[in-house]
This record gives sequence, C-alpha cells and structure tokens, in this order.
Amino acid sequence: MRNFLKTKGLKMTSQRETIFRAFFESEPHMTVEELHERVISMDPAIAYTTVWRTLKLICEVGLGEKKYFGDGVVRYDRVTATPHGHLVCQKCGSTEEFFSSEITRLLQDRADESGLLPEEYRIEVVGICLKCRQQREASGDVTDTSAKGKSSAGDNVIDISGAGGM
Amino acid sequence: MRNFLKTKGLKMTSQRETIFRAFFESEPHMTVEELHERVISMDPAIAYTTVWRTLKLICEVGLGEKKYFGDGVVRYDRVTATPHGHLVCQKCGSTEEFFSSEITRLLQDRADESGLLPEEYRIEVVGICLKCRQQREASGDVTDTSAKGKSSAGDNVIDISGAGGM
DNA sequence: AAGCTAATTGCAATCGGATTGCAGCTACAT
DNA sequence: ATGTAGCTGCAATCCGATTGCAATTAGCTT
Ligand SMILES: [Mn+2]
Ligand SMILES: [Mn+2]
Ligand SMILES: [Zn+2]
Ligand SMILES: [Zn+2]
Repeated sequence: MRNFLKTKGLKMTSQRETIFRAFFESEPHMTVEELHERVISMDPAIAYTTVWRTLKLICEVGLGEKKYFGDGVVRYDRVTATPHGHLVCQKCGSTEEFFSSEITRLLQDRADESGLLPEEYRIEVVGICLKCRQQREASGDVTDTSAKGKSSAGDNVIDISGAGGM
Repeated sequence: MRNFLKTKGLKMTSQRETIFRAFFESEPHMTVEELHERVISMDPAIAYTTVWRTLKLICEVGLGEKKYFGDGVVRYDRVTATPHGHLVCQKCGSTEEFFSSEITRLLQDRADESGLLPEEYRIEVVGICLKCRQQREASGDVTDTSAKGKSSAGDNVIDISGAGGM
C-alpha cells in the first residue's frame, strides 16, 4: 500500500493509515459520516474532510467504489476481485452481498454486444428483508408478506402506453 | 390515468397532463431539469418544482423510478412491465437499455434465498462506450481500446487483505 | 351554475450532504 | 537538517433536493 502511494508521488500519513484500516476492516457500504465516526474512535483528531478525501483517493486507485443504495447518501464499497451484487432492504437499510459469475458473464456479454468497455457493475435487488416483513406482520398489518413463491416486482404488468396517452 | 388519480383523491391538472406527456414521450433517464426544459417548451408557465413533485408522484404510483447513474444527478426512468438493465457510458453519459429474463431470474432466486421481497432491480454496467473509445484513439491515446475479447473490470485481482494490512 | 374545500401550484427560502479554498503542518527525497 | 510537494483541519461554499406558504384551481355538492 505504502509502495502503491509512493509510485504515485503520494504520501503515507498517520491519518491515511488509520482511515485505510477503518475502511478495510469495517462493514462495507459505510457513509463518509459513519466511517468518520469509526475513524474518530481510533484517532479523535482526524477530520471529516480528510476521511472524505481519503475515500475519494481509495476510489481513484481502484480499491473502492461509490454506491447509491437509495437513501440519498453516498456509500463506499470495497472493490472485490470479482464483481458482487447486493440485496438491499429499503426499510432497515441492511445489505447482503452475493457473488454470481453467471450474472457477471451475462452482463459482460451484453456490454460486448454494445461495444461498451466495462468498468463497473451494479447488481442490486432492493426490497423488504425478511426481518422487516416479520416485524410488520407482527404489528397487525394485512399486507401479504410471503416472499417464497413467484411474487416479484416484475410480475405486475404496467400499461405505460395507456398511461402516457393521458 | 385520470381515473387512477381520482381513486387516490388526487386531481388531474393541465400541468400534470403536460408533465405526464413529457415524461412518457421523451427519452428515458431524464433529470428533473432536463424534463423541465422539455415541459417548458410545451407550457412555459410550469414551474420546476411542479415537475419535481409530479415525478415524485409518478414514482409513488409505481410508474417511475429514480436512477443514479453516477454523475451525481437523479434521473427518472419509466418502470417497465419486466425489469430492464442499462449500459452506461461514464464518458458521454449515453445509456442503452436491455432486457434479460435470465438475469432477472437469477436475481430473483438470490432474493428468495435471502428472504428479500423484491421491489426494484438495478442492473447496470458502467464503462466507456464504443464511440467514446474511438474518439479517444483518434486523438492519439495509447490506451488499449479493445472491447472484444475477455477484458473486463473483474479480471484484475486486487489483494484487499494485503492493502488493508497497511 | 355557483359555492365549497381539499388538492395543487409557483416562488422563495431552506436543507444538507458534497466539495473546495487556504494557511499551517508534514512526509520524505536529497 | 533542509526544501518542497503533498496533506490536513476548518470554515466557507456549492448546488441539487426539498419544503413552507399564500394564491389558485379541480371536482364534488347543492
Ligand atoms: Mn458491496
Ligand atoms: Mn431505463
Ligand atoms: Zn429490513
Ligand atoms: Zn460514451
């Protein structure tokens, strides 16, 4: 890592060392603020701005990637050797990572067909996690909470042309 | 559409009619500002805020979805009967849509495994489009611009544990 | 058709995370 | 030890997203 920076004419500082540690050893998908909290617990003197700039640096060298999970805050993810996807709960914000070489391959093929040189993959399913659905039904909600079976967002057919007509 | 609003206690207005038209008849993935421009060309009196609120409404009733393609601006996409993915050029911002029932099925399976009730799918490949790569090579850049073949972001193995260690 | 009221709209103000300018501090090559 | 290109902390700024509010309007009621 130190060498990596060196070749770029960049310097290793105690702040960066701490922030790198925090980033690579904490749960993934942290916001700048969350990571800053973590960092502060290790070295109270490190500023938010420095965390922000270091995350930017991490992304620039290819070890990190910005992620937008839908709550309006940017999150930072570690880049893995092979792309991975996410299952995101829009209720509690929990995330689960998964790998799928089949999906990656299919996406690669699509990109190739179009002549797009892939740089980053975004593979996400956003929905309501099991835990949140169980809580909801516990509070007496009448909504269908079954996940098993064929229910999915894609099933309900939406007549867009009709809707656009008026 | 009018009926749809009615059942919700909502009103159809000339502004909404215009904005609906603009949204469903323009290219997909427009920003609020872009759509506002379009709307203004149809009715100069319609305010940005109204466009924003109407897009929000469209999303709430399930006909639209927010998208973050990486340039920091929210875009609005039409929801299709079956989920679709995107090929996004991070250089020129062009997008191409594609459908893949295989990918959708694989994602559905993953979600089911985890107990996540799918609500929205995000399937994107971000990279450099053919056109942009050709322009780059034309300006005498030495970078490898081949898209065909096995090149992909997933191939370069990144030793994260090592990086995190220091 | 006129009246009534909740919904909608335009505009200005505000919000809040992202980003930047800058003066003082520091890593590290020499 | 010295010099200089990089860093850092802090405050200021940016800017798209969101909201408060008074005037206006759609659609129901009489
Ligand atoms: Mn991840
Ligand atoms: Mn689309
Ligand atoms: Zn949840
Ligand atoms: Zn392009």
